[in-house]
Amino acid sequence: MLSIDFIRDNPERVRKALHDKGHEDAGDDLVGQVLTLDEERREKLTNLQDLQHESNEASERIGELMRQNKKDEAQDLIDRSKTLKQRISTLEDEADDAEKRRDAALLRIPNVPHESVPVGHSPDENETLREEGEKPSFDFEPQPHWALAERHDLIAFERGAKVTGAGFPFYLGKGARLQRALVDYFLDLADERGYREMQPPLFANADSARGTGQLPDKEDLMYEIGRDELFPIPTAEVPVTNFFRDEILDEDDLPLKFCAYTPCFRREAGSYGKDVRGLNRLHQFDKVELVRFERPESSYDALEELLADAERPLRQLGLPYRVLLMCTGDMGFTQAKKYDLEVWSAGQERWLEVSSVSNFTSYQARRLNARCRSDPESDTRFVHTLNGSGLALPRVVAALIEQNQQADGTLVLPDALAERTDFKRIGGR
RNA sequence: GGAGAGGUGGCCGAGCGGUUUAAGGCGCUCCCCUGCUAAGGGAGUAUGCCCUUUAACAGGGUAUCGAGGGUUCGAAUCCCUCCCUCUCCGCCA
Repeated sequence: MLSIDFIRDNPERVRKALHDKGHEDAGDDLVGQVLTLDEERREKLTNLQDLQHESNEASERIGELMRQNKKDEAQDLIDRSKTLKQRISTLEDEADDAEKRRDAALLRIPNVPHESVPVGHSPDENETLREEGEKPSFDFEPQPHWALAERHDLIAFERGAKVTGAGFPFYLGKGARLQRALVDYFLDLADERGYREMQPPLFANADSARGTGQLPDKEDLMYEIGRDELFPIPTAEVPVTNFFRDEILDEDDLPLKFCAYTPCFRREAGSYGKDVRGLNRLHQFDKVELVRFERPESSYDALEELLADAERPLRQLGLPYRVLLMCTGDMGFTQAKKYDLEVWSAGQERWLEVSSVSNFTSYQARRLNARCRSDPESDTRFVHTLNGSGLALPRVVAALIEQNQQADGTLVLPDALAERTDFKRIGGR
């Protein structure tokens, strides 16, 4: 969430952010509501604290009188304290209520986009910054990955659907081996760039989901184990970013960089058609995630570095891709700036998102209560959090096998990968 | 899953209804003393929020002793619920 001080000082900027991100509720002025509720809260609080002060002094005095055995005088004060106490209790409830309502409204205000972010309301208004690599051309009709996967018995979609449901495939033989090699490869690349490997829990509690912003607004994204109030993670971002929840970090230790391989679980309600064909959109998929904790002043430099780190595996695998700068309307609630990496799917002739690289500035950190400070004397401030996929596997697998298909239907892996599998070729001899 | 013990400031650790505005120690910061080193002396050392004030500082108040609720004029201390940690037993990859 945003700082209430920031909203107090910059109401118009926040209103603009709300508008640009398309989170305006028709007609009602969320910023105005927050400010009003905030004033209400502060008034009640001041009032309450005055009474608490009075009550504390009375109690202290009573203690004194009791020690001196002046019971009668004490009794008078006790009677007065009792009435005071009732007023305190009422005011407490009111102040509490005002704070809850303020915070509820505050949670509905999105992060403010960075000034370099283009204003726009549809995906068409995202900026394509560059295209890297050459799209392949074939002297035969290239097949989509699901056809190739079936032909070489790499993935069992139907059986997955039988066992769990659509979007939960089995990977088999060289298909499974390929995925394992990719995970290993991506982690090694991240390690080379100074990201410390982490194996996080695959379930997170509600506090954690709130911390990174999956709750309350993206509730439908996650599966839920109601019985234990846990959520299978939709991305490693959730557990990894929550690692430092409620902690104060030493700024000398920043930046802190982590990478984590995890399966990810997403309900993906409402998707259909070509979007969900084959590996395009799954309910369970593997991903290597990069997460960074940064000083506020360096988070945008870190974002550029993170982008480069996310691009590296695509380059090395020789996959054509493009870099998009997301416009205000197409970026998430919690993000201040976001790039998407899209890989070229040669069999489907379309771009597939494989990474999303974002700076959340202090927005997540404030929810997480993750702070930092330069030395014990100075004030604390909220760290800046960033994350990016490096990378999500299924679409990379799809692009890989489509791009590397041969006229005879066999698949030839790029050398970088073949070093890690014990084969270079799938199919044929 | 069963039985027991326990969660106190950066760390250790006392406190078990009102001389606690959380003892004492360690660590850390600043100052003094000292030719250097060692030792010694003094002061300070949590976080959020509210108010006053400011260019910055600062001051006052309030809440927080795992979390939430209750008893009381007053709770770290008593009661209830939950969470977590440790020990022993059982089960298990």
